[in-house]
Amino acid sequence: MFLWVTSGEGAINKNRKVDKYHLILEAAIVVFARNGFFQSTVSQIAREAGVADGTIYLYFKNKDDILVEFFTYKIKQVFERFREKIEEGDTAEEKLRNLVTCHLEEFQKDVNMAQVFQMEARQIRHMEDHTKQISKMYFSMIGDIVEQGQDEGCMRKDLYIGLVKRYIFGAIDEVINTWVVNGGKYDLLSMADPLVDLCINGIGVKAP
Amino acid sequence: MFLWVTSGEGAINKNRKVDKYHLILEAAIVVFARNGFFQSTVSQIAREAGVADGTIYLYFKNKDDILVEFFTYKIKQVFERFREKIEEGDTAEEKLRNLVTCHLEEFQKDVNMAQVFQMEARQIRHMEDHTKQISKMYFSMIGDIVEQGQDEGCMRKDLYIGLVKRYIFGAIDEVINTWVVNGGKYDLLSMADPLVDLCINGIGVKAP
Amino acid sequence: MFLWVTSGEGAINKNRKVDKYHLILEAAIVVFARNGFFQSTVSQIAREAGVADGTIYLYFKNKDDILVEFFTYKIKQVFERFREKIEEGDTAEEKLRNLVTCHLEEFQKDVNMAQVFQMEARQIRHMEDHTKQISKMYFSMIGDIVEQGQDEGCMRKDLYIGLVKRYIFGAIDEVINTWVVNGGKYDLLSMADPLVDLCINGIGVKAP
Amino acid sequence: MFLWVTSGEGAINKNRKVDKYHLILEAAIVVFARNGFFQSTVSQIAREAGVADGTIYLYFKNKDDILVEFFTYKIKQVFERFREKIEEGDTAEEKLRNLVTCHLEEFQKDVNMAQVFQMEARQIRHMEDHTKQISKMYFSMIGDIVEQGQDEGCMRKDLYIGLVKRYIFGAIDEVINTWVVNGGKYDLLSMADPLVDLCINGIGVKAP
DNA sequence: CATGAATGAGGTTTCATTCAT
DNA sequence: GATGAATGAAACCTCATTCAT
Repeated sequence: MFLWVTSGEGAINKNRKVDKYHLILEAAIVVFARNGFFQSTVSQIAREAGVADGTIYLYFKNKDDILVEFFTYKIKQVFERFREKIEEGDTAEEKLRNLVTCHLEEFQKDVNMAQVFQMEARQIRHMEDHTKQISKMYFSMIGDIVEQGQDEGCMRKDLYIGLVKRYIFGAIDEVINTWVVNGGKYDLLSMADPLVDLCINGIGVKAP
Repeated sequence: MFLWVTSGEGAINKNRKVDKYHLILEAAIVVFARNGFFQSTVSQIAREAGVADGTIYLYFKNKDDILVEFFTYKIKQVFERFREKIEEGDTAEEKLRNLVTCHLEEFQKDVNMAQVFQMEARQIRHMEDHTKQISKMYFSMIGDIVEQGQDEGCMRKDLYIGLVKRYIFGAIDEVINTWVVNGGKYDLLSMADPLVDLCINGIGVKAP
Repeated sequence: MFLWVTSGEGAINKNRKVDKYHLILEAAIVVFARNGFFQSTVSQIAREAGVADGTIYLYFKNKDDILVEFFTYKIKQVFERFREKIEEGDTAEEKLRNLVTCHLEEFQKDVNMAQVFQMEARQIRHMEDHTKQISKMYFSMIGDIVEQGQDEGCMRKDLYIGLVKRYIFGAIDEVINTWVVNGGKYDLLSMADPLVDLCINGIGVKAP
Repeated sequence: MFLWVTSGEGAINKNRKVDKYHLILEAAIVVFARNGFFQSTVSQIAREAGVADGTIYLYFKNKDDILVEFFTYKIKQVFERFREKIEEGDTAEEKLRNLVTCHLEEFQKDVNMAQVFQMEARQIRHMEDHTKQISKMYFSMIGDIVEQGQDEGCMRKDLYIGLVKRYIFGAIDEVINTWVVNGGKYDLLSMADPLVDLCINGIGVKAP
C-alpha cells in the first residue's frame, strides 16, 4: 500500500516479524495528517502503530526525527521515480507531462502522505533544509526541461527561468493542495493533462 | 508601517496611549514569523511587545485567538484592497494584472505578515474555515476575471475554470512563497508583470 | 433589606452618596453566596457593586478582609440581637425559644448571608478564630440557658453540658443548612417551635 | 489504616508495587485536611505522596477529580458499613445507637478524612450532587429508624419527620465537627451513647 | 476619591523522553 | 527488544493587587 512497502527491500528480512520502523512511520503519517505535527503526540502515534510509547525511541531519535526520516526516505523515493519518468520522455513536453502525471499519481496513492507533504513540511525548523532541498531539486528538474524545450524551439527563449520554475511548481502544488484540503475525494490524476496544457501554453511559442 | 495602522481609525484616539491591541498583534506576527505559531510562546510575544504576559489576555481570549484576530482583521482589509484594484481595471487582463500587482505589493510591505500568511494559516484547526474562505474568495475573484476574459474573447472558451483558478493562484502563491522562504530580500513586485504574462499566455487564445 | 442598612446609622451620613463600604460588602456576599469564596473574583464583586476593581482596595485590605469584615460586623450585630431576645425571656425555655426563633428569623431575612455563614465561614484560615469565637459565644449562651434550666428544675441535672451545647447548636444549624441548600425557598421560621420542643424534650426532666 | 486498604482487593496484587492511586488519594486527603481544597496545590499533593506532579494526572483527571473520587469511593464504603450496623440492631433505639456509634467510630479512625468530609464536601460545585446524595441517604436511614420506632411505640407519633432527621443528623454532625475543629484530640466514640440518649429523649414518648 | 489597565507570581496541566522491568 | 509508568520542564492562563491618571 505504501511506497516503501511496495519497494520491498529491507521490509521482509525477518519474514514473520513486522518491520517496526515502517510500522511506526506509517502510523505517524496517519496521525500527523489527522492532527498536524504539533498537535500530534507520541502516544497517539504509538497507539496508532500498536506499540508502546517507548518503542518509538528504539527506532527514532525523537518526535522531530520521525518527520525528518519520513521526508528523507520519502523524498528520495519519490524523486527517484520522478527522474525515471522524466527519462522515459523524449521531448521537453513529454518530459513535463510525465513529471506532472507521476507527481499527481504518487500523491493520489496516499492522501495522508500528501497531506503531510503539503501542510507539515515547512513547519519544523530543522526541516527547512530538507524542504529547500526538495524545492531545489524540483525546480532544477523543471529548469532542465525548460532549457531543453528552448533548445527544441518549442518554448520561448525570453523566459525568466527562475520565475517559470515557480510558476509551474506553484500550479502543480496548488492543484494537489486543493485536492488535499477537500479530503482527497476526487480523481487527481485527471488534472494532469489539462494542467500541463495550461503550462505549456504559458511558456510555449505562440503559433505563427 | 502596518496596514491596520495606516487605516488610522480608533488607534490614535488618545495619542499618548499606545494601542496595545495592535502593539501585541504586531509583536505576535513578528514572533510567529520567526518561530512558527506552535513554537512561539505567549511569553515571547509579551516580551516582544514589551508588556507583561497577563496583558495579552486583556486583549485576546487566548493564544489561538491572536492568530484568528490577525486573519479576520487582515483578510478583510487585504481583500478589500484587492477588490478595489480589480475594479480599477477594464479588461480582464488589466484586472488580473492589477490583482497580482496589488497582491505582491501588499505582501512585500510586510514580510512578517507574508510569512505568517503563507506558513501558519493552515496550521490552526479552527482556522481552517478562515483559510477555506480565503481560497474561495480568491478563487472566485479569479473566476470572475476569467469569465469576463472569455466574454471579451481574449481567453479560450474550452477552459476548465476550476483548474484555471488553482493554476493562477498556485503560481502567484508560489512566487510569494519562494520570496518569503528566501527572507524577503529581493524585489517581489517586479515579478508581477512577467508572471501575469505567463498566465495570460497559458489561458489566452493562440495567435492566429 | 440588609441588616446593616436597616440599622441605619452611618449609612446616611452623606445623604446622596451611597455608602461604598456597605455597597461592596453587600455585593461581595451576593457573589460569595453564588460562587463560594475561592471561586469568586474581586472583579466579580466590583462588577456586582458597580464600582471599579481598585475601589475595593480603598475600603478593604484584601479579598480575605472582605469576608473577615463581613463576619466581624455581622456577628456583632446578630449576636447583639440574640442576647436581647434571650433577655426578653424569663424561664430557660422561653429564652431558648426566643434564641432559636431569633436565629432562624435573622437568617431567613437574607439567604445570601445565611449561605455564606453556613458554607464559607470555616474555609478561610485566618477566619478560624472568628468562627471559633462564634461557636464559643453561641455555645456559652446555650450553656447559660441550660444552667438556668437546671436551677429552675426543668432540665435534668445529669447532663453533660459540653455535649448538650453541640446537640442544640447542631440541630439548629442543620435546620438552617437544609434550608440554605434547598435555596431558601420555604418558611424557615415555622421550624423554630417544633425544633425547640424536640430539644427541650431531649434535655428536659421526664414527666413524673 | 485507611478503609480502602483494609478492603484489600486489588491493592496488594504485586506487593512490591505501591498502589499509586491510593497513595495519591491518601496524600491528597492529608493536604486537603491541612490547607483546605482550594488552598492546596497539586504540587503539594505530589510532594506529600512522594511522586512527580505529572504522576497525579495518570491516576486522576484533574484536581477536582481527586476530591470526587475520594467521595464516591469513601461514601459508598462508609454507608455500606452504616447499613450493616443498622441491620445488626433489632429495636429502633438499638439501630440508632448502632448508627451513631459506627459513624463516630469510622470518623475517629481517620481525622483527615473526617476533616475533609466535614469541611470540604460542600465547596466543590460539581460535588453538590454527591453531598446532597449523602444527606439524602443519611436522612432516609434516620427516617426509616424513626418510623420503626413509631411502630414500636417508643417514639411519638406526632413528630414532623423531616425535621427530626435534621435534628438528629445535625446533632451528630456538630459533635464530629467540634471534635475535628479541636484537632481530633479527645475520644469521640464516648460521645455516642450520651448523644443518642439526648436524641431518644427528644423524640421518645414521655414516661406516663 | 475613583478608576481600570497593567502586572507577574503562581497555579494547573500536558507531553516528550527515560529507564527499570 | 519491548514496555509503559514515571518524570519534570515548560506552556498557558488567572486574578489579586497596584498605581498613574
